[in-house]
Order: sequence, then C-alpha cells, then structure tokens
Amino acid sequence: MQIKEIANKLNISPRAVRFYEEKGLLSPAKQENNQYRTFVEKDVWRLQTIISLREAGMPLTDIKKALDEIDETNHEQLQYYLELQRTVMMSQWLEIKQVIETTDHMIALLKTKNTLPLEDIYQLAEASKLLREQRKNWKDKWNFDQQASTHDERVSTNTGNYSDYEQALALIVKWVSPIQGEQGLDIGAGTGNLAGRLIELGASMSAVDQSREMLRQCQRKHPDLETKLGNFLALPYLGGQFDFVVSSFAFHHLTTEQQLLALEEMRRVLKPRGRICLADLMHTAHDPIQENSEEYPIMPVLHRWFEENGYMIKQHQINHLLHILYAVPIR
DNA sequence: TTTCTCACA
DNA sequence: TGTGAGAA
Repeated sequence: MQIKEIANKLNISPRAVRFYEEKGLLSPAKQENNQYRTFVEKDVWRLQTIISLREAGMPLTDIKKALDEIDETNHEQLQYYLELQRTVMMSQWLEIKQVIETTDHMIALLKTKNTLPLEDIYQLAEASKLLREQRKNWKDKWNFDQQASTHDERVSTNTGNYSDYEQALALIVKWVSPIQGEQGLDIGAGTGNLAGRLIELGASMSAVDQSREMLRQCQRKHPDLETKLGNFLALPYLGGQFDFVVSSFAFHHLTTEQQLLALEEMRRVLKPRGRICLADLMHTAHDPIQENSEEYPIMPVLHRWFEENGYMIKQHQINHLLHILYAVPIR
C-alpha cells in the first residue's frame, strides 16, 4: 500500500503521514530502489490509533509514549496515559467554560449599562486571568509532587498531624450519613480509608487523587470504588452528579485562593442540594500562622464562602488544629 | 506518484 | 501541529 492509498483510507493528508513518521510515531518499510514507503496492515492500525489519540487532544510526544505501552501490551500504563489525558482535557474545558462565562458577563454588562465600561472589562479580565494562574500553579506543584512521592509521609498515620485521624473520619461519616445508593465523591482520597467507610454504609463512591499509585492501592482495597485521576481545581466530572463531597487531610495543600476555587469546583460537581464535608488542619484566626510551612485553611475565610453561597455550617474541633466542617445548602 | 526541503502559520 | 510549493 502506498502513501496516498493509506492516507485516503484514513482521511488524512499524505503529508501528515510523513509528518508522523518524522516525529517517530511510525516507521513504515521503504522500497530499496526508490525509497517509496510501503504500508502494511499493522501500519494502518498504528496510524488509526495515532489519529484516535489525536482526536482525544493528546500531543504527539505523548502519543509516542502511549504507542510504546501498547506495543508492550502494558494496559495499566496505557490507561494511566489516557487518564492523564482526560485530566488535561478537563482543565482545558474548565478554562473554556470560564472564558464563556466572562463573555456572558460582558454581554450582560452591555445590556444593562448600554455600554462597556472600561473598568468593568478590566476587572473581568483580571479575574479570569487570576483563575487561570491559580490552576496553572497547581499543575506545576503536583507534577513536582509526583516525582517526590509523598507516599511515606502519608502512610505514617496516627502520628503528628494524623493523630486523630480515625476520630475525624468517624465524625465525617456520622455527619454525612449517606443513605443507600447516594453518590459520593472523595477528593484527595489517598488509599480510600474514608471512601471505604462510606461505601460500607451503602453510598456509591468515587475517589479522586492526583497520584496513580494511591489510586491503585485504593482500587485494590475497595474494588467497588470508582477511581479517577484528578485534582481539586479540575475535578474529572462534567458536573451536577454527586449528593455529597468529602475530603480529609488534603485541603491544606492548597493556597487560600485555590481553596476557594476548589469549593467552587465541589459545588460544580454537586447536585443542587449536595453537601460538603471537610476534615483538615485549619486556623481559626484571621492571620495565617506559618506552621510546618503549610498554609492551613483559615476558618473564617471558608465560613464566608459558605455563607455567601447559601450553605449552613456545622463544625467541630478535634484538636488544636484539626477541624471538621460540614456544609449543607439552605432551602 | 513519491520524496525531501524550506518556508509559513 | 501541521501545510504548501517546488525540484528531483
């Protein structure tokens, strides 16, 4: 099969086929005499996968890696790449959504004021720029975390910050008290200790974590659990599908601005009456005290967000830092 | 027809 | 991440 034929068959240009070869994604045999490429069935299949992955928005360099895993029939690794791809597309989708919202605001301004005041535009632009930067900062950070693998620190439960771990989980479960068949989401699920307890009570749980190693363990411990790669600022769901969101000992990894963004994200994936329960190390004072160089959530800031967004709050302090915060929409 | 290279967006 | 033109 010559290049034109395979290109026609797959609805791409011959030029693109050569381009993929140049990038090392493909290596068709070449005829001795004239250097014409000859494509066999296997090349067709490979090219088809390239096109599909491209369709999923995957960059060529990543497709190359993914193809290698397919060659090795390494399903697990391939799945990881696909999930990683989904998180990337998810954050792009969120960005687009945000741009649309900004545009809508401008349209609304134009309608009410019959003009676009420069100041308002400027504010809108600034706000959306800020949002983007918050998301980006997170990405940088969690790529770093993945290399460093904070595994051990987390596993050492019942010491230091994790001393009242069990008690905290128990209280979350008690407050959320899921009814049979409710959809729940655990963000920063780790190895799924919290999600596991909620499953026992009949909830149908999904777990999001940024570490695939965690998710792997999580899946092993709780086969009924749905696990997805993702993070607080770009939850891998289209929205409006959970009855409750929980998170334990993860929220404090975000900056204050990111925490508020994360709350928006939680609300996005929740059903209208969806509730939120957080267990974490938090400050009650207004001024953040730098302890262990972590920027712990500041209670009043979270309170304000919940109040502004129509939630009723219940909270309990377990030790000098550890708090449980439970928020239910009013109405 | 095909290949390769250079330039371009 | 591709595409178009031109020479071989």
